[in-house]
Amino acid sequence: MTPDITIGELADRSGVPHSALRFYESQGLIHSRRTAGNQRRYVRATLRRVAFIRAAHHLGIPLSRVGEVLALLPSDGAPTREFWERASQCWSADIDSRIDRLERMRDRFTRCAGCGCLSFDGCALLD
Amino acid sequence: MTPDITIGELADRSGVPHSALRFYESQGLIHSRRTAGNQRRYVRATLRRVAFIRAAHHLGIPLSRVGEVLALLPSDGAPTREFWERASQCWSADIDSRIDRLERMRDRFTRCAGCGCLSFDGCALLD
DNA sequence: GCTTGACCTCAAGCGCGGTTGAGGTTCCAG
DNA sequence: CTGGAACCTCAACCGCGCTTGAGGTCAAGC
Repeated sequence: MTPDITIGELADRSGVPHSALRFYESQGLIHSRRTAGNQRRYVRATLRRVAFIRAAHHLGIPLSRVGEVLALLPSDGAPTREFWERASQCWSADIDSRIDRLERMRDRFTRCAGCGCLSFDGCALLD
Repeated sequence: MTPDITIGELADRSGVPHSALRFYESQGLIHSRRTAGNQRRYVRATLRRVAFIRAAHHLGIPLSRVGEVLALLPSDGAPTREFWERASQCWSADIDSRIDRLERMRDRFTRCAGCGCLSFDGCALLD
């Protein structure tokens, strides 16, 4: 059995500061057991959870939504293939729509730029 | 001469609440003259400024950066074609890079999802 | 045993982009 | 001339995703 890790080790290995880890825990995104002296100990699978959180957050997904998906995952179990697939499907759609929106906006913006159409009731930029 | 407009009219016509307009003014994004009774009056060109601010903000550009570009525009003048073009060029690049980043991340994410690679030092998701 | 660094809790603060509210003034229609 | 809507300022607050700090405890090496 690889031993549980401390918050310092989790911070070092994940690159996420202690404060953020405690914050994630307060939000229910990760979990820990406590030692007799009330210190946190994390199972190693937590490294993956944190990686997942950061990756998702990097994609612009709010922590609350990350939490919803993580709730499907047992706190100390390894992620299943199905879990990753489901999450990926879910967020791919999300990301795709954000990309689409950005592209549409960019196109409108460049189209509007030279034409003086930024009056109001007509400009597509302002839908 | 079309007369200057009040903050209420600006709010109605732009769809932006008074509070936000005053906030924009406090940040130097728009400007007003004052009546004898200290009420704001906006030149009509401000409608365009506000439209521009909202459009840019919708694209995810922080107000501070919007302000930088707006500083190139005389407070009460109509935007020139060159202005729009410069702004558009500047932000197109910005938006393009954000789209690229999103796409790269999505691809990595879907690639990672099934493979269990979310260890740490190797996973491309966490650069 | 003692020191030192890692850990604990709880509360406050930050940056962004505003909103809300109190308390007061101005403008315009009737 | 007056009533009510629209306006004014200033300060406090919101949600998000944390960070910082005060004040105290725990654990491991010498």
